[in-house]
Amino acid sequence: MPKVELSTTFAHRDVDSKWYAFWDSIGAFRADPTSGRPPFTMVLPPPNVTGRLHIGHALNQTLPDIIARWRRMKGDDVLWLPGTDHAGIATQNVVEAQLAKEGKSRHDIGREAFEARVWDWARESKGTIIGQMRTLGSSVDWSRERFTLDDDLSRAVRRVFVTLYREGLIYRGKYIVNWCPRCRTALSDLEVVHRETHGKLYHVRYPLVGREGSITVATTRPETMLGDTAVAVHADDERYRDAVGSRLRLPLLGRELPVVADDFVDPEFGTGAVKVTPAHDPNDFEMGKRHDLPQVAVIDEDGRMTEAAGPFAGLDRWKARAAVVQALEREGALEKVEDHRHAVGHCQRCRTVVEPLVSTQWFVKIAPLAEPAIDAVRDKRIRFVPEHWAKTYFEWMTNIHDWCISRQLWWGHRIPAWYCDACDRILVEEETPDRCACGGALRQETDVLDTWFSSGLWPFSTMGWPTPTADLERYYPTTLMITGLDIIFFWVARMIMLGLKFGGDVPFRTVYITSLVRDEHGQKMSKSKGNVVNPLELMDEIGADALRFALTALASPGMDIALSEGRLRGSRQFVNKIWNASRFVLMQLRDDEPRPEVPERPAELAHRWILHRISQLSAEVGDALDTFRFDVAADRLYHFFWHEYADWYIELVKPHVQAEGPARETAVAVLLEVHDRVLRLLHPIIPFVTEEVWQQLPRRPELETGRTPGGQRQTITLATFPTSVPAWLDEGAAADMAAVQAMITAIRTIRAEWGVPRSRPITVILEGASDLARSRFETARDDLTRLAGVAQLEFQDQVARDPETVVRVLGDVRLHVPLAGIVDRRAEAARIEKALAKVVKQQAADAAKLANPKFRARAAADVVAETEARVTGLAQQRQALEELLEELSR
RNA sequence: GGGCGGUUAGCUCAGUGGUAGAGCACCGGCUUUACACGCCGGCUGUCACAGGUUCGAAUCCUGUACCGCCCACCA
Repeated sequence: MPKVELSTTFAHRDVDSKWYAFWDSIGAFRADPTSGRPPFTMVLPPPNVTGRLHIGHALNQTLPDIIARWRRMKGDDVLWLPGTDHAGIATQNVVEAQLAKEGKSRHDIGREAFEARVWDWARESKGTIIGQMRTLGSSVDWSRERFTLDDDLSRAVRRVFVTLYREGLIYRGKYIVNWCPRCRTALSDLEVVHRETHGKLYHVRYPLVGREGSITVATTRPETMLGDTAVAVHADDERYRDAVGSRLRLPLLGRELPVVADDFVDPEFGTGAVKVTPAHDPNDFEMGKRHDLPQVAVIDEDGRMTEAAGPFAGLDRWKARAAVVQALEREGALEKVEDHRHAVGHCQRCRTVVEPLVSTQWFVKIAPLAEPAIDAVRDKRIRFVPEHWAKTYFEWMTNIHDWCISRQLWWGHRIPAWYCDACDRILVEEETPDRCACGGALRQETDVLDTWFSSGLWPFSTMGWPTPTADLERYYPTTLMITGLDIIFFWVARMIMLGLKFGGDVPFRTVYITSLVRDEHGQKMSKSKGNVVNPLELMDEIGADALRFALTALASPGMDIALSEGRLRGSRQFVNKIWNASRFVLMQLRDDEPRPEVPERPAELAHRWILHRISQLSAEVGDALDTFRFDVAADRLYHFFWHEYADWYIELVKPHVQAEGPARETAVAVLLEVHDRVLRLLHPIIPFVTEEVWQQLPRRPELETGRTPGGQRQTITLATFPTSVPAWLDEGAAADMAAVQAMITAIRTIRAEWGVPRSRPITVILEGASDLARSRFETARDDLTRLAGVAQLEFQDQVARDPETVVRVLGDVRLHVPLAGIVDRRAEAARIEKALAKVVKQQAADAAKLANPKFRARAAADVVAETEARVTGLAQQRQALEELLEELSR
């Protein structure tokens, strides 16, 4: 009488949200500083409040969730802290785009109203993100959720800013910066993305003043010539040696420029002479400083030409380029134009071509912060996984420039600096000052900080820093950071620098870098390609468990993930397989039957074998997770569950479980034990279906392990993660089982080859079986009958040859299956020949090895022994096959 | 220009010195009472190329080719 009736497909839509709500309600994911258990901490890379999560987020949440659930089940006090990032420029752009649709700009509604509007959007976006995280099953501690603009996090930002300023590590100054004319803000070097562009190299002739001749310069940006204040050549360049120190006349504007010598100039490139525009090129800016050249800004913050551009004033910079080229041509100053490919900087957020401009901005001095951050990774206080990412990190860290942190935006942390109108003083304070020491009124800086400034503090600002909270004391440094490769520089590097400086220690011990999720052909997902996968839709279709499993199985370290439909389908089918195997187990149970105890050492081979295997598997899965081999953990579980537990164990155990008496009791006990354990092993990866089933398994009181706070219902999410049980390890059972499986498979293969239906019983005669083999197959007699349709099993020392009997060689046993009226001699001979060819080839290879005295002398003893044993076996097989062939061809 | 990764079955990928693997796809057969999102059986490979080390190389070393990613102030 089945205890349960359940659908044959797992109804994730009805089940998943129910369990997340349950876990939430019992506080299963809440960290407990008073627990006395070892702490294990991760902070979630806070998603931007720009909308919804994409498939990359799904991966970056699934992997840490697996770790969090696993460590929790291992008994750690897990804190996985969630939150979101205000994402300054990105979020501001989203809301500006919304306004644009209404025909308005942020200036139309003003700073205050604009900020209010962004707050509304951020709140909505946060709600969406939280919903998605719950759907995915992320086991974060919602009671500690943070947002980078929260009051206490903003206080941390001010504390860090003020401290760095007072130590001279933050400074304000007029330098050349990357400027986005569309966003109308300065950008850091990282926010500029370089793209290969087809451009032109314009050769422009600058006439010498006071004597004959000219110097031709090559430039990709002719419009900037209007701001030239010199021409530079290399000091050793003989072509221009005489010209150094003389003056040139700037075409179009007629200003005079000096010719200077500078080692920066590469005589090999272009004409070997470079126009110098200190106001619009970073190199020229430096060169200008070396030669004390004036800066003439000809492009303004909107990308238009300034008054200094003379007749071109007011033109957009692209129109100005065309106009300048035309004018140069007219004047006869344009010598030639060549095609030229080069990298052009674009704004990361809006793709506008970045304009280098001289502007007053705030900077963080990087060198003093970078040094300890490099050391921390070098001496392994922080470990990168995969390790090779450390190289990338070093590469970047040793070459970075100071960090421009001021942004001319409205959405973000306002820089805590005040300017006095009466004197020149700048006040940098954590709390808003009343007035200047001189009595003058104060104006706060209108700029906000780069969003990554606050993100860099995330591991400790979220725990209450600078207040010395209990959480900070217990959970910092965090144990592990799992994040994407795209933000190693933006975020990881800055967390390390700022964590060491302000957190007093590394922000995390290990940083695991996840790969990019791509489409099934390895293409980057993008809206324009139309290959974007929406994780919410996908989860609705196949369930969160299936998506999680697919991502996990594909998460090979250091490799991008090609997410294919086939994999997703396979993953869904696996979840369904778990569901159906669970249904089977539950259907075997009878009402009010207590869960029996697993005997120390069951007599039945199948039980001993599966206990051996689950024990091995437990160790393997634990090891895999320990080394971040998520793919290995998923693969081992998949293979075990489907191709060992379901395909073999469940099939083998059916008759026992359906019998009566002690055999049934043992079978039910082992079945439940293994099922319980494998569900727990699977739970970190596929939390929902495992909880749904686990809740229905009967439990013995002394095995109750799913501790919950306050003694509520049990939950698998707090049950113990299985480990290897040494008493169950049984290599003998493994060998016996392998032999039985090989026999059953061989017989099934014969049936398939000759089209013998299962309905037709067959006789199997085993020739030459050793005592061991004989006892193995004798014991498995019933299994052979049930799983291979063997009606009669005989053992003989010598079997008379019969052309209507199919013979197969299985190790040292010859397997005879009489199939009168079915066997075709020629087809059979062809099969034997093929098998023989294989054996001959292998035998030859092994024999060659053994014939080599160096092999015997130098190879490991066990390898030699193994080869010898194999070659003996192969010789036997070969002889047997040759005999068969001879008989068949007779 | 510099750095990093990849090249293994039709596709997507495991496999770090000892007889080449998985999933999907494909072929054949199954109304076997957990599952057709299933069961049983099967086919599939110059492990990119060229050298080297080694008794032995997909695996270690050197070089080449191709693909991808990141960084970069040669106008």
